Formats: sequence, structure tokens, C-alpha cells
Amino acid sequence: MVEPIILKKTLKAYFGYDSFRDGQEETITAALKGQDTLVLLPTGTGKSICYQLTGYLLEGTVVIVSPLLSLMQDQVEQLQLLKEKRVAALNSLLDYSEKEFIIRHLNEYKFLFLSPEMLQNERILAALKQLKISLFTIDEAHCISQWGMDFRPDYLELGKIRAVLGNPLTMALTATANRQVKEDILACLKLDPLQTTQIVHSVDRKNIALVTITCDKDKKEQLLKQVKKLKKPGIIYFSSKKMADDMADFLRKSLAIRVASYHSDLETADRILLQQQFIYDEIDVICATNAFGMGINKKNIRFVIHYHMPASVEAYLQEIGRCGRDGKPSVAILLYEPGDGYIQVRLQENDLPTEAMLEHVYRKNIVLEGSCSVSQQRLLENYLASKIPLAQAKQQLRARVIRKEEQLRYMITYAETKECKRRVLLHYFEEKLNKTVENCCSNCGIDEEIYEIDEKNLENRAFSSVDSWEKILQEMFSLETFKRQD
DNA sequence: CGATAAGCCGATAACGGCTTATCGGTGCTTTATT
Repeated sequence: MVEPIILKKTLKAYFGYDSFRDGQEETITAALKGQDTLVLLPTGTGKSICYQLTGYLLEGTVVIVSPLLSLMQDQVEQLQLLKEKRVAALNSLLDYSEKEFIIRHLNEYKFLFLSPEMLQNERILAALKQLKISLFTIDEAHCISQWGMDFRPDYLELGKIRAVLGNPLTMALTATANRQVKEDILACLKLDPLQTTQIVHSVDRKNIALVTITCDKDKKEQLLKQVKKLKKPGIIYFSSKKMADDMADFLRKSLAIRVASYHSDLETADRILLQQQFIYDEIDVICATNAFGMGINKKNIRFVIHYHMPASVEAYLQEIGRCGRDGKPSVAILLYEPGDGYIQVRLQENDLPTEAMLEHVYRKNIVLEGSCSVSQQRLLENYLASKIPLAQAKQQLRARVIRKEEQLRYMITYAETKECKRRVLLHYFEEKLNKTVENCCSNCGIDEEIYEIDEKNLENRAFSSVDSWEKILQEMFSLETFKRQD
């Protein structure tokens, strides 16, 4: 048993903080007792401290499964800033010799980041088997449920991987999970629900006002109106890349603010550049698809607008959770037009194979290339390889389709409800709203002015006339960076 | 659903205007030859 005083001293020594934030100490204490943990803490409460501090107090290497290369790079850099040299990300950004070097020196690292896909690599898995793993961490664990079912099936293999590695002490971390997602995470990792300590804090972010504006063919005008008057910076989400591009142009021309669009068509270098510019307040508004956001650690985002709604309440909460991390009043606005749900239905249609496809593939015993989407093809191949009986496969698929429909339906319920939005949102996570929240939602009524630009004080103008020379230099410097990248 | 592309129509020739069809969103990986 590690005394709380030791924990605090370690926190101060390694991270420089005087006290823990909600949930951190609880999590670390449980892990140090040897308990597997499922940790649900709201965005921006320092989840990484949980596995990092635990790692420092245990012998061996912390292995962290992370969904994005950029996220891995971020975490590596942050640890390096804290003077930790024994840290590496084992991924495709490395060349052959770098990779080999890390694999040969695994036990010299304290923190090792990799993707679920990388864990499928035989050579790497064999090396990890020889390693003393102090803690097996799954960062952004909701990806298991959100992506594992179709988009990134290797997420569903993590349980097997865990078993191969001798079931090391495990910590799964996320900011958004309702009961079903928690069940998915535990089941996938093959964690016993009764033996796993769940540290669950409210997903409610009280400083984010929840607003829905019901539109009638006037979304574009509504968007312009809102973006014009709201305090910046902010993010606007779209469900198409083209739309994100077009609207970025439109807003840039209409409002003379600094707007950029962000989606998967961008080159990696451009993505990094945009993220940096946004973080350093050189961009006011980002028009993005759901590619943007995970790992964006910016405190002062004032609004998140959804031009199109996402496919689930989890995704919605993830996305709106990116504003107001500094605790100041922020607003999440959903621009909703009845029928919007249909876009998501169509988007998801090609994710899962149909029963007809499944039958065809089982009969012919082969998946024909080009006969369906990449995601469908991969899933069909998985079914074929796994030798799951047809009836069972069918049932599983049917369940997944129903699940997606339910998720979307609840999102629509949220959009259309006349009751308190916060209550409806929290209900999805089986939470009750105990006391009333000031500036709660558009149904309870909010004071709109606190989210709007204060014209008199000229606060929040894109370019201030009193820019310090430091800031001007900084901007020149980033321009140079831009040229070089180009 | 809504935006866009493709196809079709009449009619002395190229093209506006119509209907119909299609598509939309997330990321990891890759080892070997000009």
C-alpha cells in the first residue's frame, strides 16, 4: 500500500503539481493495489497523469495503446519536456533501423506507445512477451466500441493481445462511455467486470451551455449569424469534407476572420501546422470533419457548433467537450433540421456488410475485391477467417446495425427534445441532474450575451491594435515556419 | 437529406434544362525496386 503522502511527493517531483485533480489519486491507488481499472474522467482532467504516475511507482515498462500517431507524438513530447528520456512511440513514422533499435532495447524504456494495429505484428508481440510490462494502458478506450466494430477491427483484438502478454495490470481510460460502451470495453479487453475497479466521474461539463437551433432551410444564415457574434476561437463540425471547405471560404469572405478547414484530405504537415496555428490563436475558427479534435489540448475554445450532427451522443459529447477546458462559459450549438439524421444513416450504410453479402461470401468462401466498401470487405474477411457460423455472424451483424440505429435515434431525441437538454444528455449516461445549472440549455434558457463578443471592450478582436512586439514576432515566426513547410 | 454528376431530350447544331443516379466520415499499416 502506497501512502497518499508518497503519491503527492511523486506528483510534485515528476509533474510539478501540488495536488491531484478529481479521480486521479483514486485511479492510481487502485492500480498500485494491483487492480485493473476502467477510468471515466471528463475531458481535460489529466488522464495521462494516471498511467504516468502509476508507471513511475512500478517496476517495468508502461505500454500505452493509442489511436492516433499525433496523439503518441504529443505524449512522447510532453514526457520529454518533463525530462523523461525513456519514452518512445513504436509506429510507422520510424524507419526500419529506428524500429529495430527500439525493439532490441525495449526494457530500457519506461513508456512505450503503440497502435492496436502494431500489436498485430508478430515480431513486436514476441518482443513484448519478453518484456516486464508494469501497466497495459488503453488511452481513449471508447475507440474500442466506436471504431472496433467496423473501422479499425484490430481494436477488438486487444483482449487476445492482453492474454498473450500474460494479462498484465490494465488501465482503460476514456472521457465518454455509457453503460454499453463500458461493457464493450470490458468485454473486448477480457476484463472481469467484478474484478475491475471502475472510477467513474460525471461526464457533465457545467460551463458548457447546450443550445439547439432548429433550422428551416436557413442553416447557412444561422451559422453566419452565430459565428459573427460568438466569442472565438471555435470549432464547426460538418459531415462532409467539401462542405467544411466551402463554408470555411464563405465565412472567411463574409466575416474577415481567420478560418481554416481541416479533414483527412490534408497532408500530415498541413494538419500539424493548422493545429499549431489554432493552438497559438492564429486561427479563429476551424471548419472540420470528425477528423479534428482528438488530442487537441486547447484550453480557451469558446464554442463548438455542429452544422451536421454526429452519429451518437458519445461522439457529440466528445466533440463539444473540446470547448471550455479553462472552465469559462462556453457554448455548444447544434444546428438541427428535421431529417438530418438521414445523412448519418447513409454514411454508415457502407460500414457494415448486409446479410446478403454475408451469405454470398460464406457460400463462395471468398471475398471479391471491389464488390463492397473497404470496411465491409475487411469485416467479411474477418468473419470468414474466424470460422464463426453463419447464423451467429448474421446475428452479430444484426445486433450491430440495431445498436447504431439506437445511437442515432437517441441523438435525434436530444436534438428534438423540449425538456432540459442537459438532463436528456446525462440520462444517456445514466446520470441524474441533481441541481439546476446556470446557463444550462436552450430549453431552460440562457443568457446569450455572455458568449458573445463584447463590442465596447473590443475584447476578442481578430487583430488587436495593442499587439505586443512579442506577439508580432511570434506571428512573423510562424509565417516563416509556414514557408519552410511549403 | 442535399449537393453534384451523369444522362437524356429536342432537333438541320450546340447546349440549356430536365430527370435520375450517386455519394457523403473517421487511421493504422506497408521492407523493397527505379
